[in-house]
Amino acid sequence: MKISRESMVGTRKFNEEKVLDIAVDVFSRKGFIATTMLDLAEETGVQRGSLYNAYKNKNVLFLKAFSHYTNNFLTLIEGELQNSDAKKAFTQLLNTVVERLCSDKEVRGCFSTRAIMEAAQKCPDIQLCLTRFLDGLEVIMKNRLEQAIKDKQFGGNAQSTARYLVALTRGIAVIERVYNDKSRMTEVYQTALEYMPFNKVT
Amino acid sequence: MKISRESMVGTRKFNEEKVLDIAVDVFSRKGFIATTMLDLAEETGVQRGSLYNAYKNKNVLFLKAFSHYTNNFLTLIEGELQNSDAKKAFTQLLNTVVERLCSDKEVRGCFSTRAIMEAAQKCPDIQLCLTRFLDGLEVIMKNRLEQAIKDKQFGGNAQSTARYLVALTRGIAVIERVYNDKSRMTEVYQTALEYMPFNKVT
DNA sequence: GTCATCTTTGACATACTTGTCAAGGATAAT
DNA sequence: ATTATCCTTGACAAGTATGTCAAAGATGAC
Repeated sequence: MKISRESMVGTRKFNEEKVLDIAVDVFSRKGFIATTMLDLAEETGVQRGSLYNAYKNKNVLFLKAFSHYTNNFLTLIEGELQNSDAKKAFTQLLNTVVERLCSDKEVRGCFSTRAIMEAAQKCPDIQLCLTRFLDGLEVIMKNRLEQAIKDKQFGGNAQSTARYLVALTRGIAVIERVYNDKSRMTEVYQTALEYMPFNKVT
Repeated sequence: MKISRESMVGTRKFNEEKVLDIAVDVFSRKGFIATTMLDLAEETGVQRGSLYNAYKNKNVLFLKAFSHYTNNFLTLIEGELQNSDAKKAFTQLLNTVVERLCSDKEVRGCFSTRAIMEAAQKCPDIQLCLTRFLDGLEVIMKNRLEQAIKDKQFGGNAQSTARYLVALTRGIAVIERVYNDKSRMTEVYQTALEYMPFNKVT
């Protein structure tokens, strides 16, 4: 009979929550390929051997870190869309995305977009969780757009617009890498929002 | 006195044009980091030592390959925008971009977008040429949009719309990596075009 | 034909990364 | 206190990539 980990005797010393937070940060800064287990060991303070023991390899560790990141991010996104004015809701969402991409002390890229470009095709398991992540993003935006249509605040197609917005946010993450310029990223999403068929709230 | 390379005695054996074409292909498929000099040597048929002799290192070889790619690509883009109907012109452009991303026998990514995500921040020289490339793309689109405005075919701002479109094409390249689905990419650019303030030709 | 000069080739040293393992350490359960 | 079990630690082996170099090869200029 299998015993739950919590009741086992040789207990893990490190704080997994912290480790995954740091892993997300390292992967965001260095990218998936360039990040080594040694990097992760040094930055988390956990021995490389312990990481191998706990996660088997970089792929698995990445997947754990990714799911950690995803949960936080999608919850955040959903929260940003709460505004009852649809255009304001999406403005706030995109503004938050841009802020997150730029606010860090060090220059770092978008965790998911970097992973997509480096690992999606190479590792089926990673591609799957990336697909799920973008699908999740799309659903959240689609739902908000459907609400906006009901509220007569939006005059487009919810599904295709959500897909379009997912792509646009990825594009903004790419732009960040090249220009490293928040105002340019803001300009991009403002232009997009301006063109979208939002209606004034009556 | 410096003698031009063409008149020198120990002449290069390999066809640089071909090598750079292949290099672009390899970098597109494997990404910048994952591509090794050995990969390039094997796929081009040129000895690794010869590549080091000719290009010093991977960065330099990449820069050469990139400029090779850029010249072709920007010329192509400009050509696609020739249609006198602005909306049709941009439709054709985006369609070509999508076709290029999907048409290859093997699954490969967008050369420039992969490089942006992997190398932009790490290598100033590579970042510079990537910046120039996106700037070039932007200018070409901006010029066409200004023409469209003169022709009363477009009712937006040329500069910011061009920037927006550059970001959008990057986003489409990211989507390609995850979903590998041409119809999704098409859906994205069609949605974008539909929302842009084009006017019917009178 | 000879020479000067560059290219090609294969070998080499170095460095880095991965993944594994055995020995020792820590602790919940009894 | 003992035990069973897992974790930690440092060392090790194997694989991979880089960059350099000397010797050999090729060719335009003379």
